[in-house]
Amino acid sequence: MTATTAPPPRNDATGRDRILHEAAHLFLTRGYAETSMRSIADAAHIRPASIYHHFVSKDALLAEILSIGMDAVTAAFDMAKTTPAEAPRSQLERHVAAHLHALFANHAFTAAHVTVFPFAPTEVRRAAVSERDAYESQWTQLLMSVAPRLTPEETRLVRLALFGAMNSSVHWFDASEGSVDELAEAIVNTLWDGLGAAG
Amino acid sequence: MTATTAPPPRNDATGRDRILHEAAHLFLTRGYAETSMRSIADAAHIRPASIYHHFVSKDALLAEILSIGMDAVTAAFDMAKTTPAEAPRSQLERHVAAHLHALFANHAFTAAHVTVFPFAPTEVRRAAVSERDAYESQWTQLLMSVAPRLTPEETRLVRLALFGAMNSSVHWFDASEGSVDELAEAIVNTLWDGLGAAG
DNA sequence: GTCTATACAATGATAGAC
DNA sequence: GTCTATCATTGTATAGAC
Repeated sequence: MTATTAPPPRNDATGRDRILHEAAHLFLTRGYAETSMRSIADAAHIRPASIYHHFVSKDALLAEILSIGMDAVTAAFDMAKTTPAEAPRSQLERHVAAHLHALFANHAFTAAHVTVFPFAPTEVRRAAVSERDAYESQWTQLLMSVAPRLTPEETRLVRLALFGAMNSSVHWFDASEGSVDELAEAIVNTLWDGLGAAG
Repeated sequence: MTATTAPPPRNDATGRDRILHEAAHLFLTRGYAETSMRSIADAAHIRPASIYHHFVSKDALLAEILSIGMDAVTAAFDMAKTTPAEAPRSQLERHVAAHLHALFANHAFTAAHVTVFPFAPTEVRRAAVSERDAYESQWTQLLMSVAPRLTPEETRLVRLALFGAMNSSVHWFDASEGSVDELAEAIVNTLWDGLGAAG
């Protein structure tokens, strides 16, 4: 419900921010239902009851985490916007890189949209969809701009497949080992040139 | 632990098969921890205690569901194998179509690998990884064959991105409305020719 | 704003009759 | 092979002291 536009808190924060951070981390690694308020309290070094001073319920905690995650990728998309004169491929790569950077810079908050969102309580999911729809709409417009020959149905499919490819990286890409820019470049290379292109 | 190679049971099955089917459906739609043994029993029209005659634990239920799902996609991959003389693009499309058909023909069992696997209890996850690794290895070989110019690292990335694109379809593709073959064709078109290709 | 203590429901699983 | 009955545990959340 309460949308926080501020960037996610650091690891050593205390109080409310610390709770948000630890909860996001646990939701991501163990799942929402699998994570108890007790375990969140343990991670934040407080008692379970103290959480309820900051959040009215476990659902409210998840709702805010999802909101923070969407704010992060939306802000990254807006910052990546440039002049329409830029080459289509360059525009695409810039936004793919922005999405991936936001994904890993705020990992627990953004990746929650990939893994825990599908199983979030109905009410929480519904509260998050409007923000998600807005972000998807931005991507639809971008793809229409850089690949105008696609039909609306093809554009939708490319967007969904691209999201699937980008977001699945939360399962297998280690941002502390590899370069996010190289990942973005590799994805766009394949998406733009295709596998059939002669090397 | 107990790997069942038989195809997933039908909806009107009774006893053990019915339990498997209903559990898979509930795990997929509501998540593993979110699904109680009582709700599975309700869906199968039996009492919770009766489940334990067929499965030693909730974890064992999930382990077998994941095993059935992997058997389905592995069998589909093997059936899609043809002569190496076939055109690379055709080989790729055949296997993408096989994967997607298996994905939706045994939806609850295969999609569980996409959504519930990441949050499965550690022991269950570990039991499933060897089957998953074997399947991924088959795809690596296929991609090396159809796109030999890729480096090993690029091959790995293409495989992961392709899996992400294909498997994310469980979230947005309705097999009862669209054609799986058309979906496969569209994915391979983009992957092979690329967005930059002139229309 | 954090604590102790606890209410109260729901969970996975078992025992033993039929 | 399914049932009734139940146990021990864990879950979210609240009350009220400090």
